Amino acid sequence: MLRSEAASSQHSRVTIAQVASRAGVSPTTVSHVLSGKRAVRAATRGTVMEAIRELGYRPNIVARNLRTRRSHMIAVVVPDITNPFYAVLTRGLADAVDAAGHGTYVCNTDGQHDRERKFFQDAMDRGVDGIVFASGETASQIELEEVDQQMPIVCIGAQLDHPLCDAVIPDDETGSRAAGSFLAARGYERIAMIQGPPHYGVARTAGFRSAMQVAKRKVPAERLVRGDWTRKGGYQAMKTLMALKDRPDAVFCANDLMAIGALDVAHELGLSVPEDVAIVGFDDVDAATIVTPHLTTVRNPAYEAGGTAGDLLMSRMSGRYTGAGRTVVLPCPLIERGTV
Amino acid sequence: MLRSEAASSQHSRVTIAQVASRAGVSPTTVSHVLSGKRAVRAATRGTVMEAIRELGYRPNIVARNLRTRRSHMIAVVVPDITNPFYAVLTRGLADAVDAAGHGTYVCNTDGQHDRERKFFQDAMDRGVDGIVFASGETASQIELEEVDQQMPIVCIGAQLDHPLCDAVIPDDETGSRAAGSFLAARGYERIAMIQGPPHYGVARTAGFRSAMQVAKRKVPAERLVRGDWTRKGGYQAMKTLMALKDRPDAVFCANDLMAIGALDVAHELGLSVPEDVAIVGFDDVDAATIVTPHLTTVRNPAYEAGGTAGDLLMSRMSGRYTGAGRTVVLPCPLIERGTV
DNA sequence: CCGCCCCATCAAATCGTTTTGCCGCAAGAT
DNA sequence: ATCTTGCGGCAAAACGATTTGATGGGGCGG
Repeated sequence: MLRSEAASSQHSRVTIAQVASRAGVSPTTVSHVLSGKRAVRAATRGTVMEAIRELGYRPNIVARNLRTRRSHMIAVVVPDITNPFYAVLTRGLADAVDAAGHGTYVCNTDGQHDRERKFFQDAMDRGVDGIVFASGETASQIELEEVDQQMPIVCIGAQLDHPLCDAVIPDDETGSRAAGSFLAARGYERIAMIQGPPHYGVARTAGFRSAMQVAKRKVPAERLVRGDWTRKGGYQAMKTLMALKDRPDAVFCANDLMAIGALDVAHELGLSVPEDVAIVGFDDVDAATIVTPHLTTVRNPAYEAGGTAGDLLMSRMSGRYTGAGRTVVLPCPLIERGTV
Repeated sequence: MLRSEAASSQHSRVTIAQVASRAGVSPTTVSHVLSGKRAVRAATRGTVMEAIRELGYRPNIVARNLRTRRSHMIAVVVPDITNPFYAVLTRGLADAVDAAGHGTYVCNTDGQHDRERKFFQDAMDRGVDGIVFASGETASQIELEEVDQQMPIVCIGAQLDHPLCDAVIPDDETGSRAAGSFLAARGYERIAMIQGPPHYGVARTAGFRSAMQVAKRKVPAERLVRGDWTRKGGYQAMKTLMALKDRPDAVFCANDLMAIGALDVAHELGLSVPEDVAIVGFDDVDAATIVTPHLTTVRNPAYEAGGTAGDLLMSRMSGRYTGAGRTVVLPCPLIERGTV
């Protein structure tokens, strides 16, 4: 195999200069053959390609990045890749940008502001071409430094105060409203909600409240409890709700994990779902169809969000779009299954 | 804020030369202040730090990488980040190497050999410091080029024929044997298995067979069926098994997703688990505790695998270890829950 | 035959660091 | 007084590509 012959003669990596000397041309010409930026005679191109093959030349991307100031790498900053929502989002992004030759650099922040900051800086210092920032709603709290103004950024799930920052936001409010209306339409009377932590998921709460108002359902304060997005948090919140003297007959949960926790409580108390109590979640994670009965929920389009984020990013990176920050909102359709 | 003052005076990024001139020293000195590789007088260091702060200097990592030939970035090549197992693995890796300042570059191959190849090349060209390759068992089929010999690689779940390649392999065989023995010890007689696709998961099958042999359980060919790792695949395989004239009373599934599919069938047929049929999975994904009853399964230590992969990698990257390929095998303990 | 232009190619500068060899200078040893 | 020693700092050469202005030669029109 030619490859190994070359490797044995040459320990470290082959450079463009070696290719050039082998082909009897200048490095410039080799570069032009590779990039196609200037015309090269067919015969010359042939010789160069031959040399490239023989030596097994591969361009050093780091050197290229330094010169061109593009890395063909984009960073995705998420709270936790282990969370299926962000995993799917990341995949959607990766698929969208892969075709254009962009790789993805992922950072887990665990939602901590200092880590968000750190990774933002890290990504910029590494010369990524763009950043998608999906750290939930904490986004608005990040203060971007002046130097960042150049960098294409798209923010998922929230707006970022930055002139060149695009946003893709799942329409939580409409989705939640649909969930609420649906419960009301099905005749449930004492509808409760397990919200996210304070200051989080406000759109989901807002949608729910608006639906309740339209449907003329009173929602006393004790029917609005909070969880921390986890299954356990949902479990505890549901316990509180089920202990109410005027027990709710339906519960809308701000995410699926908490809904699953709520379901745990129902099973534990021997309540049948949806007869004794209906449950609706939000996100439509895989687990939603694993629980019994399957969870009725609002779909959070993670894959699409990642994909559109990639598209927005690329339109800026290519210079195709240079205007002000765009916002694309993605619908969150209600998925009817077995828990209502 | 000092930062914005600097930015307004200077549109593009601040370089080390600018810092040097502002501090009245040479770039060399600034570099030494930053790296600590040579002594710098305290007073000088102070001036330099001051200049750095004032200008908001951040080193250009791309340039640094070019010079030092280290990127502090490691690539992780997985079939699909959306698969919780790989997501957790990736997180374990990221956590392990983050402290040392290494970022992670992730590639989804969907198990396709050409994509594995492509990303391997891509990662090397990008100058990553190491690669962890977790593309299941297809690994052995990758032929590494000569030039790759320098690159630290650790392979998860399989051995790779490469002198410097370490491996971390979950002990599938022992885990599966434990699962099989457990079923036999509980008195199940007609024990079946839903295997992975041909040539995949052979260790899991082997462990199961060995347990059956020890326990003196015959397993006729029709009790060994195959699935494609998915829930749906498990569903179909289970259908076949349950249609057998001599219906199995226990099923060991080569992974949790298929076990969940098997559980679907049991519910559908009105069979109660574990009374009518016992089910054991493999992997211990989150979903295992979401199904009812909770799935008895063998834990596949994804997070630990990622973590040790990171450690192995770093020991080589730092030059602390330079010997032949190591193999660390991780135990896969049986987790008793509700399905047996 | 001259001038012009275009095509293909090259030399050299550049990207922003790190690293190496060298050089003053002051302090301590002889 | 001279000889080491070491400290603190600088200039310049990498690292491996891309990009730009220059150049030589051939074809073509006048």
